[in-house]
Amino acid sequence: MPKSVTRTYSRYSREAVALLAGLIRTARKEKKLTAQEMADRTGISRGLLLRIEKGDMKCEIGVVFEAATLVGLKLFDADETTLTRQRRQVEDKLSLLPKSVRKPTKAVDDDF
Amino acid sequence: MPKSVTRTYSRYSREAVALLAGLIRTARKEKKLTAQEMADRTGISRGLLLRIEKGDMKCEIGVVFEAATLVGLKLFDADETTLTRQRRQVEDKLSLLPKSVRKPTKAVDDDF
DNA sequence: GATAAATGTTCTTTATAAAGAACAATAATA
DNA sequence: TATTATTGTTCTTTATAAAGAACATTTATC
Repeated sequence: MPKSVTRTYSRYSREAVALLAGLIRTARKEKKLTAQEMADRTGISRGLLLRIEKGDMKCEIGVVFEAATLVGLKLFDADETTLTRQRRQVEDKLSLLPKSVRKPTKAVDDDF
Repeated sequence: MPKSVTRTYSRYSREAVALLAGLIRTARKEKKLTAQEMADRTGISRGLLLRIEKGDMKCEIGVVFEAATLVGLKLFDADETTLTRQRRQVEDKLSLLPKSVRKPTKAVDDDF
C-alpha cells in the first residue's frame, strides 16, 4: 500500500460495520464468552477481536465474518444452505452478463 | 502479524464473502461500470477491486463495504436510516449487559 | 471495600495487503 | 476477422495490520 492512502468511507458503510461490530459483541456477551476465549476459538489475538468489536474498518473481512459466525450470527439472514444457493444463483446470473463492460466508442460513425 | 498465521475459515463465512463478492460484480456490470471506473470512484486500485470481486478473505471490510455501497447494495437489507436505528438499538442493548464477562470461580465455597 | 479477572491501551516486531506499473489474455465492437 | 478496450496476472515497493507482551483501567464478585 504505497503512497500512504488515507481512506474515506461513506456514512452508510461506517454504520454497517458499526452495526456488525455491535452485534458481534452483544452475541459474545450473551454467550458469556470472554474476549480471550472467543479470540482463541476464532484463532485470532485478543487485540484484533477488540478492534473488530469496535468497528475498525481496516480489519480483514474474513476474520470479521469468522467472528460473527462463531457467535452464531446469520449473515445475509441466511443459513449455510441458503447462502450457498444464493451464491450459485448469483454466479449463474453473472455468467449470462457480458464478461467485460464495453463503453460505446465516442465517434458513432456520424459522418453522413 | 508476526509468526506467519495461516488462517482457516468456516464454510459459512467463505460462502458469505463469496456471495457479497458476486453481488458486487453483478451490480457493477448492471450499472455498466468498468473495473477501472469503479475503482476510481471507490478510491482504490483496480487490482484491489479485482480481489474484492473474487471474494478474497483478506481485503479490509471497510473497502469491501464501500465498494458494495457504491453500486447500491443494501447491507443488512437496510437503508441508512434503518441501519443507524438498528445500530443505536444494539448499543442500547449492549449498555444493559454486564461490561465484562465474569467466569464463576472454580472454588464455589463448598467447604461445609 | 478488597481483589482478581476482564477489558482496554500502547508498544515493538514482522508478515503482508495494497499501490502502481507492465504485460498477457480475453472479448466486445466495427 | 481485426482492433482495441477491458480484464486478468505478476512483479516490486512500501505502508501497515496483526501478534504478542506489558501495563493501566475497569468491574464483577467475595
